[in-house]
Amino acid sequence: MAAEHHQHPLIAERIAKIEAIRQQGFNPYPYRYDRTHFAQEVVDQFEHLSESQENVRVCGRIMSLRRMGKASFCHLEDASGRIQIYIRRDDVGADVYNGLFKKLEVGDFLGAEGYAFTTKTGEKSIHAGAISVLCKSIHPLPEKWHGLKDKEIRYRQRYADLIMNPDVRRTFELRSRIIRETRLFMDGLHFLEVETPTLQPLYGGANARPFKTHLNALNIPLYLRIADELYLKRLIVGGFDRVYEICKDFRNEGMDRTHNPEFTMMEFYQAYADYYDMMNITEKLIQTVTQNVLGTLNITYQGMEIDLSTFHRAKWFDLIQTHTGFDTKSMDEAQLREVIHQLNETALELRTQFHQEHPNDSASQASVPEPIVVDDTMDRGHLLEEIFDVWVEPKLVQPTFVMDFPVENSPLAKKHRSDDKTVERFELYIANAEYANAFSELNDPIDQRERFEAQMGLKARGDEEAQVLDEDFLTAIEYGMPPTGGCGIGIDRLVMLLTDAPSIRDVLLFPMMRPLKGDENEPEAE
RNA sequence: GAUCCGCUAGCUCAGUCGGUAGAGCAUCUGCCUUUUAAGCAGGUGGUCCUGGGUUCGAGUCCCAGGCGGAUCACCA
Repeated sequence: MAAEHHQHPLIAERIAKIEAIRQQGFNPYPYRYDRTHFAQEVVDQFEHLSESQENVRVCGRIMSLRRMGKASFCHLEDASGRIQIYIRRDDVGADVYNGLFKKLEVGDFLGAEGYAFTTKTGEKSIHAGAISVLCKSIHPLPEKWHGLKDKEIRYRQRYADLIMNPDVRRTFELRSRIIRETRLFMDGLHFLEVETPTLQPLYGGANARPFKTHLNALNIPLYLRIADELYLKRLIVGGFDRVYEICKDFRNEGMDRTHNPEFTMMEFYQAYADYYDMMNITEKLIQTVTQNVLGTLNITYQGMEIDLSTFHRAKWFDLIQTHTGFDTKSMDEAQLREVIHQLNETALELRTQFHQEHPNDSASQASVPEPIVVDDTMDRGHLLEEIFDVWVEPKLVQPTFVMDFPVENSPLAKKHRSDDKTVERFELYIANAEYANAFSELNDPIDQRERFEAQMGLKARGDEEAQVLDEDFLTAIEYGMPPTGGCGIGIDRLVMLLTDAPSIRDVLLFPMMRPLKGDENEPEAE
């Protein structure tokens, strides 16, 4: 790689300039610079600064450069913004102007000292009396006008993306604020922030395939956590009444616009609370964070107008009935397969009709239902889930708590207090996507053991995402866990919603990318 | 995993019917002391993603592969 760099003429040219700068007695990589003002501060305090004519010292990366013989303009960019610098040979000295400044270019770091003034064209600027190089860049930046557009380079070389695209910086500043506001909110409710293991001898708390690794010291296999749920509930057993954790979870599954192998979740658990309490906290949390970060509860996500001031509540089976006409609550597996058969015929009719009416549009984009593909490994819970995903989820644009899930796929949730076909669980849907998942936590140790055993049955039937029985967790529950409400919120999804980002990659600084060929340091492939 | 689209100079992009690989910016040389996509004149720069095939001749057509994006499936 290094050899290639030296070969490239643009790089070689810049390395030669470094040598020239050194020969003139300047250090192209000095140690520090005393800054008095950020670029934006100079602009904000311009009236005062130009009045007083006091010296200001700014520093940053040269983002534009216009030379006119013995005088030049450039823009310096720092974390706050940009300021234009005016540099004349007769002000900084011929040695500096010819021996140093003429060897600098866009991408280099510069310190400039001078007084505030306004140019003929009215731009607030600094008239430099002295300049110094702070870092010589040898890799050319992308073009000033069109910038860096190639998505692959933007994700792989996020530093270049951040330099060239100010919106990207703003997105990640917002991400930071969203997480900070989330912590402030939880702390305000007297939740204790805790840390639980990332490396776990058994994975649990969600339906997902894990990453497997190995601990040499104990010679045992370990898994990267897929959720913190089971550890946080152990802490409720231990007597912490309110705990939360914001951390990375890892799931060894498909990658797409909404899934990265590692992602950030917040989970929180409150003793003596149920899923209604979790709904209230979740609603208030999202509203508070949104209001504090964006200053409004009316947002636009990918063209959808969303009003976060009202969160609707609807029961899972009621939504199915509303959108399909079928009352599926009491149906068994065979009946559900028949329902799906009928729905698929309806879906095909709808799609045919849609294509006749809109010959140029894509049916899936207009959320016309797809036919559902079923297979033998699917049990009643899976079949119901399919119906929901295809027929209901695309309709859920405004914030909606979907309540009371079928019992099969919620092995950690308590049965509904007045309906034994459902569990006390909700998911929050906004803009057709899921943002939170919560239950009244199951604390009956006998029931919990049976649910785990049912999951092990699913695993035997071929469901790789079924949960595994955690004996130590059962022991904890046997000691007694008070009634508890628990909730998980996908932080990346929330950031996507509030920054109007179409892909999870746009809210992760370094999203997972396939290594380039010849670029990997090849740890042995398995 | 499936389907579709993309990959040409450091960056952003053209490239017709298969016939000598182009532009702007950047870079280099010269001029230019209030410019702002500064300007003027001249120059350098290419594994056309990779490997096969068809052809007198392939950036262009065919096959296989790589990487990315979008959509679908599964999950959050």
